[in-house]
Amino acid sequence: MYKPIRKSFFDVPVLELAENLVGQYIVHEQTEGLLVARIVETEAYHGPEDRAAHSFSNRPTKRTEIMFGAAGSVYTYQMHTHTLMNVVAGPIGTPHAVLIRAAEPVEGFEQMKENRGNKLKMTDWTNGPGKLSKALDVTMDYYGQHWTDKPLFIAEGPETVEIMKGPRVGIGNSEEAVYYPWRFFEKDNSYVSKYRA
DNA sequence: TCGTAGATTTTCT
DNA sequence: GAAAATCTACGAC
Repeated sequence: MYKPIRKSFFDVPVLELAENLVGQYIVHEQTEGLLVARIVETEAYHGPEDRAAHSFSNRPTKRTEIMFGAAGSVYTYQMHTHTLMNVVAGPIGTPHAVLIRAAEPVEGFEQMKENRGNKLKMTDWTNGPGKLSKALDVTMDYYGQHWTDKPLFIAEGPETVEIMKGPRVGIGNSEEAVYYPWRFFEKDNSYVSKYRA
């Protein structure tokens, strides 16, 4: 059985949290059954010092205000037609967050397959931020909830994994920030999104 | 298999 | 009106 992780798990610097999140489980309880995926890829967003973050040199807005909230809050964000999942980090008032980029399906295969479409390869279900939230059926409804609250929570994974790090992906013209090695992913896992530096 | 362009919606200027 | 922490289709090799 899956249990929400201890709250103090989120009470660390954002870079540390991003690294610690790799290997943990995302659990989504639904009436149809359990959806579980193991996180294999994350990216840290370092608020005011990070040109790529939504919160860079901006006051809180409707979109980003939850980033200034308590560590462990759920920050969902819509990009084009897709939803992205984030974990808020840092104490209240510091806009840090970790983007969950990819995960490996653990339970609820039938449900995920249905959410993503029957014809796709299994590795295409969750190997990207937008795909992942669609496979797990995560929507803006969870904006502002906490990652230890059901039905959507993070559970501690049983295994320790080998973690690699590298430059982030998909942030375009953010000048020097593009090269910060703030992306963490599990070594040799085929569910890590295919983009490489 | 790889690279490029278009999609489509919310938020901000 | 423009841009965005992306995905998918489609044409070239």
